[in-house]
Parts: sequence; C-alpha cells; structure tokens
Amino acid sequence: MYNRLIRRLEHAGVLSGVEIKALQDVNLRERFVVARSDVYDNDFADNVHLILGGFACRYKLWADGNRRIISLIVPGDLCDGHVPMPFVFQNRVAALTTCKVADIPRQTMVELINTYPRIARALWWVTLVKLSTMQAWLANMGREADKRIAHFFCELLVRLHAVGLADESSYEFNLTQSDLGEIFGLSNVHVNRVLKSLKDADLLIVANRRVTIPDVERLERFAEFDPGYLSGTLSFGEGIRHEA
Amino acid sequence: MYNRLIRRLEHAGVLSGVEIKALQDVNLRERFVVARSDVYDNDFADNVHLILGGFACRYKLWADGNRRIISLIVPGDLCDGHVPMPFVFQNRVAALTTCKVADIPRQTMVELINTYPRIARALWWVTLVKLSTMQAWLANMGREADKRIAHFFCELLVRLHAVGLADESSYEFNLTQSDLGEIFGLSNVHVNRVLKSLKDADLLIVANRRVTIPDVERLERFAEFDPGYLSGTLSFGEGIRHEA
DNA sequence: CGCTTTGTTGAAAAGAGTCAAAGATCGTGG
DNA sequence: CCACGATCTTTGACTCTTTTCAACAAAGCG
Repeated sequence: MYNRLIRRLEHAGVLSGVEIKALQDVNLRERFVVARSDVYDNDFADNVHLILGGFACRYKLWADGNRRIISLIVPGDLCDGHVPMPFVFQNRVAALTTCKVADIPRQTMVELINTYPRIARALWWVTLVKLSTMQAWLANMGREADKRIAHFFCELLVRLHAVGLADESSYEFNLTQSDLGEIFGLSNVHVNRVLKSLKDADLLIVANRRVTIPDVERLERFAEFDPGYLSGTLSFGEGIRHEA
Repeated sequence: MYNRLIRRLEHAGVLSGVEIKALQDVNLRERFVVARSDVYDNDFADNVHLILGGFACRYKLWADGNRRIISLIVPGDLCDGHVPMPFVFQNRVAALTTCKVADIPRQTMVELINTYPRIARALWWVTLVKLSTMQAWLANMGREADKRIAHFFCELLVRLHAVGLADESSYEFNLTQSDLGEIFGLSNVHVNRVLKSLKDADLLIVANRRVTIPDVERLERFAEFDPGYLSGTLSFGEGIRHEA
C-alpha cells in the first residue's frame, strides 16, 4: 500500500533503487479513520499524514456552520504539502469516507529530504502539483455549474488512474451529493439537478457508488479540461520532461 | 525597491547580513509592463519574475472569453512560486495596473538557494504562504458575496501593510470593478451593488483609487477574517515562531 | 475639451438556494 | 434473510441572489 506514495513520487521525478528502498523502509503506523471525522487534530502533530485508502478533504468551517471543501485528498496523497516545515494551516482535514491513514514521523521525512535530494525534489514537485491543482479549482469556480462539475470528475479520473484506482473511463466513487455541494459551493439539491442534466446529456453518470464517463474526450471538451496541471508538464505534444 | 522582496523573505524567516547582501547583489533587469498586458510570455522563460510596483494577477482564460483571476500579485511578490523548478503552470500572469517588474535569472535563484539554506527556506515559506492564501480564497468562494468581498479587502490590507504600502486602515487601490468581478467570480454590476451595500453599512469604502476601512476590527469580524494564513503562524496569542 | 473608460442604476430573466416530502438505498440487528 | 431506521437521492414549488441588457452619469486622459 505504501507503494501508492512511491508511485506518486516517481510520477514527480525519477528515483533510484536506493531511494525507493529508503522510502519502503520508512516505519509507519497505519490506522483507520471513520467517515466524517478529522484525520488528525492539528498541524503541530509530529507526523505527516498519508492517505492510503478512501477519500479525505481539507476543509474550512465558517461560523454559520457552512463547510467549504478546499481540496480532495485521494490515496497516495500527503495531507500536508508542506512536509519539511511546521507551517500552520488554518483548516482541517477530514475523512469523507472511511480512510486508511499512515502517520509518518515528521523527523523521518526531514531525514529523507536531507539524505536524498531526489526525494526532496519529488516532494517539492508534489507540492507544486497541489498548488497547481488549487489554481485549477480557483479558475473553475464561478463557471457554469455543469462545466465546473464536469471538470472535477475529469480531474478525478486522471488522479485516480495515476494510482491505479480507475480504469480508462470509470472509477469507484462514494461521496454524497452533499459532499459534492461543499466541494463546488453549491447546494446538494442543485448538485443533484446538474448531475441529472449531465446524465441526460450522456456526458457523465454518477450512480451506484461509481462514476462512469461514456466518452472521456467529449466530457473533457465540454469541461475544457486540460490535464497538464496535474503533472506540471505540457500536456500537448510530447510534453517536456522536467529534470533540473 | 528590491528591498520589498528582501522584506518579504525576512517575514518568512530570519536572514543573516551575508544573505541579505547576496540578495541585494543580485543583478536584475527592471522594466515596466503596461496595464492589461502579460507580464511574461510563458513559463519556460529563463527568469523568475518579481513585481516591484503595481498590481498583477495570475489568470485563466476560458473558451467563452471569461477571465478568472486566480491570485493577486502585489509588490514584493514573485510571480512564480515554484522558483527552483521548471514547473509549467497552465495560466498566465498579467498586469492589472502598470507594473514595475524585475526579471531575475532562474540560474541566479538556483545558486542562491544552493548557497544559502536560509534563503531556500524563506522561499519555501513564501511558496507555502501562497498555497495557504489560495486555500483561503477557495474557502472564501461560495460564501455570500458581501463577506467574500470584505474578506478580500481585509487580506489586502495585511499584505500591503507588510510591504509598506498601506497604513493602519487604508491603501491605494486602483483596480476596476470589472477586475474585482473576475477575482470574485461575480459580474461587475453585482460587485458595484455589493460595494455600495458595504459602504452603506459603513464597513468599507472603495472610491477615488483608494480603499478605506472605517473600523478594521469590525470588518474583520464581518468577514470572519483571520490573518494567520498569511504568515503560516498562529494568529492568536503570541503566535508560534517557525524555526525548524 | 471631447472621447473613452469606468461607475451607477433599473428592470427582467436566469441561476441557485430553501423547504418539504416522497423514493431509494444501506447497514444493522433481530 | 428480512425488517427497520437512518441516510441519501430525487422532485416540486417558491424565494432570493446574481446575471444580463441597457442607459446614463462621472471620471480620467490626451
């Protein structure tokens, strides 16, 4: 399971056998977090948190009780992008479904970073992907609800596929429509209606704990989705490989 | 003028005299960018871009011609958070007002980072602040328009104050209401109406190229603004200083 | 001083939220 | 294995927010 992180890091930069072994040797404690509860208490913890299974989210709770989901965390993602630093984020991380979580001592991460420059670089890269993804989410906000929602599911296909949790055009997905509402800043009722309209247009089917995309290219065109931001490379042509 | 960046980096972590000197000695080319044009052509450029004066923004242009502003870039900010890496962002940076820009060779940045760990750490920190700010923007989306707008102007007060461009409760500000619309994902007309309602409530006055906040605490309470995310430290109590 | 851009306002239409109720679905315990 | 309660989905009717279109006023600029 820990291989999901390694897999992501390899996406983010080439690693040597020694580095991969060092990652595999990390001593980590695994635990389960029940849906709808926080993954950890605060950002001062001595651990960095890795999601191994299930969906989690970073969220902000406003005084009126409204929750806004800031980012979706899928298996292979680190909850904290700021690995080597005690940077305090003001928001929390909760499990949306039951999650399998690994706690990695922050000190271990620091040592890995100091010992293996390529691991450090890969972690940097992962952070930049997170930044880039948040930019995409911001750009996506304020568009028509149907395109916004379509864009989200396109992104998820790519991200889940990268860690082996999606096939070419579908994936398991068991968030509620209320969760989706908090992701998009829409009411659950409106999410429902938009999903229905997307289904009627044969663009996207969200049902039975599963997302199915009848024609990926068509949905991507509809959403104006360009996956480049998920890798930091150009998505057209051959792409330009990072290696600095 | 270059001191604005140094000032920001000092906010982000203590620097020694040697490091400050190294920063001051950086050979940079200054130029002006006219309002409404791109600050640079693409992200492959050999330079990192520093805004010395004026407001710029990172934006995404959708096919229907709608522009969404993803982040506001103020004097002292680097346009690219990803300094040491050739990470390709999919969006562009434009000047909203006439801007004074410094181009810093990427190679110079890499050398600074490799030579001075504390500069490297400060740049990391700046990137994390950017990430944190984007989280705040995302959390802010989908709230009632008046709170969203109030929150934005609270943030700007803190950021501009940090670089000496605001006094305790006001600052120069010459973006158009259409620009603001693209920031908030609202129409310019609605921005206008909300600004009027905020003014009627004596919370915020945006007029004559200037923002004035009659009662900062009251506006912050209204917006539920907590400045902690702009520094990465806790904002209540003494705050916890980062030093790892 | 006149022209262009920006700000302000109104009225009508579209989008999205709220409230409420009825169907589905799921998990659990009997 | 079924029944039950709880949660989630779907739908309708109504309200409120925000957009759009349009016109005019004000400000900025050469």
